[in-house]
Amino acid sequence: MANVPDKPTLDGIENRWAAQWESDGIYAFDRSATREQVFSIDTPPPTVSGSLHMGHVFSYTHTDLIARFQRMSGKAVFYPMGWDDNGLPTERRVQNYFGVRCDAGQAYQPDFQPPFRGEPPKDHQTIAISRPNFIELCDELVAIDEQVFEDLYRRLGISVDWSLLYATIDERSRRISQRAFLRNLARGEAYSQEAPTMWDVDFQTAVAQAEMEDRERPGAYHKLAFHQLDAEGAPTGDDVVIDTTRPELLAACVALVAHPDDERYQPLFGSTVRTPLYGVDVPVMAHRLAQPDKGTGIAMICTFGDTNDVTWWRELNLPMRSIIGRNGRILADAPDGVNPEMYAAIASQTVKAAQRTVVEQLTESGELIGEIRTITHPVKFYEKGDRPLEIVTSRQWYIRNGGRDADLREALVARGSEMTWHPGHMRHRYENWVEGLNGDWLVSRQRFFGVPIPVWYRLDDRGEIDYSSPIVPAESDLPVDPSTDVPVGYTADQRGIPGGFIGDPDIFDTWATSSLTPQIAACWEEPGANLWDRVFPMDVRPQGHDIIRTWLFSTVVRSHHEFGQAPWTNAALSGWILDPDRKKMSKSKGNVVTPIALFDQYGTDAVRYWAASARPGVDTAFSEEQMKVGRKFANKLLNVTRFVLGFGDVDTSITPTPSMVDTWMLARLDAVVDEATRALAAFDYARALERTEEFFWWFCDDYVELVKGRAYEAVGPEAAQAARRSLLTALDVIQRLLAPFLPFATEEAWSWWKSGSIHQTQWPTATLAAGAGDAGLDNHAGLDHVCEVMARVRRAKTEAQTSQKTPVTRLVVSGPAAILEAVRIGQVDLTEAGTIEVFEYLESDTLDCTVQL
RNA sequence: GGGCGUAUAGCUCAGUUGGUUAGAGCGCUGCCCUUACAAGGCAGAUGUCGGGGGUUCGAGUCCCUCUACGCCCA
Repeated sequence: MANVPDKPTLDGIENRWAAQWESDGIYAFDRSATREQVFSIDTPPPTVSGSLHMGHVFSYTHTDLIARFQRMSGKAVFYPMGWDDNGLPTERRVQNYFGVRCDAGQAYQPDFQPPFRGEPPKDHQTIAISRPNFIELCDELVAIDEQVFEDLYRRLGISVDWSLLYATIDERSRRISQRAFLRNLARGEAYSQEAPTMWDVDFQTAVAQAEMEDRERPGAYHKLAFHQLDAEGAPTGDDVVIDTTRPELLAACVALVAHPDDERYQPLFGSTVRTPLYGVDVPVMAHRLAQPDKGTGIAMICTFGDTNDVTWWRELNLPMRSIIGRNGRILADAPDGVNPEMYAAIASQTVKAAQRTVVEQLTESGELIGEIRTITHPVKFYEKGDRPLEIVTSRQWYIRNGGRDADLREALVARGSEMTWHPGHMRHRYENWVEGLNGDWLVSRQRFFGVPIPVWYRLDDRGEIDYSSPIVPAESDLPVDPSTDVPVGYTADQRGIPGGFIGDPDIFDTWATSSLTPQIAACWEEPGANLWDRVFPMDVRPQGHDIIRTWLFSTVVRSHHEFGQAPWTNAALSGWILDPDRKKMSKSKGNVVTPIALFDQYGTDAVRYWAASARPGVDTAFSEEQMKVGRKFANKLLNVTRFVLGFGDVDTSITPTPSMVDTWMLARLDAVVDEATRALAAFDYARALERTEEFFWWFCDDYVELVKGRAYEAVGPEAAQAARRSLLTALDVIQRLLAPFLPFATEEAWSWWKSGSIHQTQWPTATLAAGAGDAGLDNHAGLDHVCEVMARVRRAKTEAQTSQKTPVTRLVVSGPAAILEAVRIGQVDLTEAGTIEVFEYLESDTLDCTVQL
């Protein structure tokens, strides 16, 4: 039966088996399976415009381990793959790769060729191209990037069904994304609103709360004198001094605010003060968010300097006095009531320049008090941006996420509790985020490469946009692009003219589509797909813990709105990869390692072994040492397989007398099977590997050495058959236990003696030592005593600096009767393993051996 | 400032409801070409379990506190 190569090797097995699996459809999802028979995975779609890194290998291996275990446990595994390719990262990469930038005002050029394809020279001035041309280039580059990623994942040997592949920008994704949005809209879960919005000046787009981050930046406190007024509005001659880090926003000041309990300012509450320079009269108000210990304890409220300003504006019902435009410059015209002559000095200046101008003006007028004090303080940035965010007022689309609604917030927290988190403490991250939200989810972006927001607006007789009742397409017409498609009931020539219509120019935030990966992968509401009811809600969402607040949360929001349930029953959060100095690996730190070279050097199984050794959710050091061990491990598996199979077929004509040593080993293996099964069922792949591996090394080092002589018929054919049978039994189980971890090496070894793929066989069950009775099951510790004697014999030979083949002329084993009894059971095997000529026993208190060479 | 996590051998990590003398692999040292494996095998040395305090007959494990590091949030 066995067909073992003379010289087993790991070289080249990846390509061979990957091709075989693909052609045999080993990982194809069974579309006839019912929900109870399915294990479904909401695979993270990697951003293909990013670089390949170990993080991909790391976390996808963890998921694959679970997938392979579930498949062997009899489940039809729904394991799709997807690419996340829309959004800003791709736009950026297209700009840098082709030397272009998108300008919606440009006309489409049918035969456009970009100036470069890769590496434009540094002094190249990007050229402006139309949105359709830009999107064509995005599609072109994405196709290339996707291929690179696919090669990596195929090489990694993850057991996805590649026929389920999707991309978050493909037609199905656009259709599902728009369909989901239209349903949110119909139910009132999506709405558009003119509101203060975090705005990235460089990217010219609105940014959601989840995409913001604080960065420590230098700043400076400026003390400004506001002039107190009496009840008639005449100056009293007294000043109120406020501290601000943004004096350039003075013209946008609408009020002063202090804490209601602050005794210094209580007399001023309700009074009016006049702003320096511009002479605007503003009220002094009280609000709990004012910090008495910050600066002078009284602050100016502007339109809008930071998120507190927005809160104050909303809660104190203040007017708006905007001075910053979307280009990051001061608006040309002064707001009503602001002294236009003073304002003219800053008009159209950048924020930075305006600050210098205002400081000069204040110095001149004597309204800047004391020294400017430099500080370091947190400033809000778009996570991908380089300039501080400004707050501008604009019309945007939102999806309700509990940020403005306590009932919804509680419901979403409860959804989080419906799923099991791995590791459990990650649930706190989710709850903290949901409970800390202060606004709904802003989903519109003023960008280009993404899913268009599928609505049009009517234009009234004067050409003004009517936002109150957007025109929506029929679901059967999706996907649509409102910038080119025409709504039902209109003609193309009515676009943009009074009485006609206009398309929404924006696209969805990338998370607005990514939050629908269960829907996209499982073809929600897609005719003829026949998948949805078999796989949803899914069994597990694997992902990094850094995107709990974005991807995980947004998916829960969409599922809650659409289906009234959590999208998965388990959320598995993977840890970070750290470099050997325990720093997080990242491109900016320059410490990333590319996976392909490691696959070449150590073999895929070895790299997977390293990943599989990491506890779920725990940050893990990148370690080539671990990969070397993995290589050894896989090699060992091939070699021990070769050894065991080298005895040929089991002779069924002989009924062997079972040896208790064999039974003990099988009982021990039973315990390993049991523990590995429980661990994998609970997503703890690392524990399963650890226990299996521990057994495996012990099996090779001790058990195999112990029974080798017997298997070679040193004590007769019957005893040999017993040893060979237990070796084969153990090998069969070991290979299957290791199949998820070393998919290539186990498949290789399996193929030498079995037909079919190991990845489609049954996961082992702990019944190997069944029928052995209590002596075998409860007392396999007896095997430790046998192994201890073997170790002592080996030690004696090592200490004598002689070969392990050297005969022992006389061995005296002393110890308590119970131990001696166990050793007697192993005496036959010990005699062979240690080449022992005279074997004697002596009762004593503790185990000891006298070894005469 | 708030939340979560981590700290055990030179390195990477196990250590389950508290229970004998705290383990594994790598690395290191020595020996052995042994009929599965020299990219191998056998053996050996290596610890203030981050510090301090507490509970307990008993603490790496539970509680408090401090320190360092990491991540998330403000």
